[in-house]
Amino acid sequence: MATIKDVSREAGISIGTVSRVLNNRGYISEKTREKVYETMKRLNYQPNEVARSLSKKSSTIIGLVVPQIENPYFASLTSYIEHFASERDYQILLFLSDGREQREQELIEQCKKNRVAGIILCSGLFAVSNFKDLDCPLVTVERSLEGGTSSVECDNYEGGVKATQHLIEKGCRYLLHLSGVVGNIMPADKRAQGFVDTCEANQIPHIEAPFSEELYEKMEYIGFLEEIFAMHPDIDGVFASSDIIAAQVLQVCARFGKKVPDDIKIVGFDDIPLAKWTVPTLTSVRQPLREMAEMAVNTLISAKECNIVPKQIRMAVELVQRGST
Amino acid sequence: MATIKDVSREAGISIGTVSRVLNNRGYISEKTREKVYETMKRLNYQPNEVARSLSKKSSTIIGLVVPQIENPYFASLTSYIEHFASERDYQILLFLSDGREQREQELIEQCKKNRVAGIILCSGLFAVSNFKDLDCPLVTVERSLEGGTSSVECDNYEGGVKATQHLIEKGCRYLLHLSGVVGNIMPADKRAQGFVDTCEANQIPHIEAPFSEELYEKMEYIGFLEEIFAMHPDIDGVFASSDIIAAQVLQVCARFGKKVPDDIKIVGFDDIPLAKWTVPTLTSVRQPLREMAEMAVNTLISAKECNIVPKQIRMAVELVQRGST
DNA sequence: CTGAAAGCGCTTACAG
DNA sequence: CTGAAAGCGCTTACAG
Repeated sequence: MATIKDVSREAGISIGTVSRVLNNRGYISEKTREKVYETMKRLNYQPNEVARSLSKKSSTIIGLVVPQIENPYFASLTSYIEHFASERDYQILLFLSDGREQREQELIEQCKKNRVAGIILCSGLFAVSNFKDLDCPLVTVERSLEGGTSSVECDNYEGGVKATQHLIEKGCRYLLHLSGVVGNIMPADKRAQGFVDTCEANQIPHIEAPFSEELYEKMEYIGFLEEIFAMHPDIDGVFASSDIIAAQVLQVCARFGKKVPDDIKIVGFDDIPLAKWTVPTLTSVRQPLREMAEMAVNTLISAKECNIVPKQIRMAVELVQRGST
Repeated sequence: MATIKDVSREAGISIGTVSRVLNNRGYISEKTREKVYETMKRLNYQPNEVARSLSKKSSTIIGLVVPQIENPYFASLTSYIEHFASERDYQILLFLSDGREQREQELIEQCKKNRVAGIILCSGLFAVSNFKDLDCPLVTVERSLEGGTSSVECDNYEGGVKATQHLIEKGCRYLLHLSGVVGNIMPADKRAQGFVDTCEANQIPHIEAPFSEELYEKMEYIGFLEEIFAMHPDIDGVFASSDIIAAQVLQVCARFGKKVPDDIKIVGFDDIPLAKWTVPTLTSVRQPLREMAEMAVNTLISAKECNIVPKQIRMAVELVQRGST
């Protein structure tokens, strides 16, 4: 592979000058600029980003840490993050933490070793605080974190309110909320608060069912749901904290012979593609993932460039009505 | 951030020696080894992988190019690839090509600029050949490619045969195959051949319905499927070339009032998580993604280390029966 | 067993 | 407008 030295030699121009035209920096005569371009093209020269990063002490790689990419929510988020990063000529170093705290710590170390431009840390199950000597920006998405640079989340409380109001308006009189993981502090927990507040304001009886970390990681809730429905056969409205859960509520309803939306109505959260692939399709609270990803990337880059950035960014949510209500 | 120089100075030991203990290379006295470890720990030293890559002219980053991560098939594949790469202390630089040929070319250039250890290129819609001056290994997954180092695929033909045989055994007498994208050459096309051969061997009437690239990218086949079912109301067995399509066949059957599996039986392909989230659940041909990912990573690393690696690796598939047949 | 030196492929003040 | 030189943080023969 051709190096800057090869270009320099072939063009009969010093390395420093070749570098300058490469980076469009300082004054360069049109003649040498053309000569350099021509030579680079002829040698099929590609600047070595590794060398560039080392000498500039700054790379264009963003470390992205997500719990599990098989979860469509994270897949979609990752897709948007890659899109916006790429638009600004940044690349994504992808790390999957599998939701394990220790592994996440290791991944952060990996990011440090690779001198990434910054880190985007997505919604995990535990609080993290000891990112002391991290000398790059850290942006979180849907995750509480002390000590981070910036946090992007959707308006979870409002999402809970909208979902619950919708169910009540549609005539539900006994509501179930399938909430988050027991004993964790996440922004998503505010959905439950929105649910409870709205039920109480409307004097609607309601129950909440949080679940274990294990169910969350496996994404298989069927058994858990069957128990709940066996215990509470009168439930006529369900607000699930994800579409994945909501899809499985549909399955359980089918087994219990409950017709959706006639006997029971269901609202999910996230509005992932799956919401359109079920029978019936799922009403869901849409997180503006595209915009959240854009915010995360731009904030990260802006912070890296030493600008002052917001500590917290909260985005509006929207209810998308479909067949399940 | 501490550098090797800091460690060297603090420990009173030359840089070269520090590097040697870091890499466990050559003879080092126990005393200096301990001294270095202690100092590294005290300074919280993390070797700079960027510098290391530059000086070794070889990195531990694998460029991974997939069309779309929102597609659960690619999400799962990516997850396994990250897993096995991580096990061998490699990282993943993730690129999403969006199925666009030009973008894919650019991404390969990105990989080159970043001097990745190698590239894993996943199933895309077009043939690629001009990866001439690529001086790193290129491994493809479920994709035909001339000029690559190695290609990993599942036994697509056998998958087509198994799916079709299963439908016939279950009593289907008029079969539909929703095949791949028109006019592309992919390993997955062999599924259609397996379908046709099996139908003919059993004298079962059958039709094939390939679709456009646009449908594939949007992952929305409903309208297309409705047309087909309107034209061919007698179909009693469907072999879909992905679970995503199969899930939408379920939706269309629901609209047409066809009971699955009583009136019509459905077999998907890939066995992604979605196959378990539908009503009824989906029978599917399982690709051994975990093993395929492992093969891809190991082959890549092996080739990078200048070993001779197989040109083609084909893995067995398995039919997983569920509610839709 | 260890140190000094050259080199990896760039960037960037500093002269001129 | 351009060149020479130092430096980024490592690794690796080569001496000793």
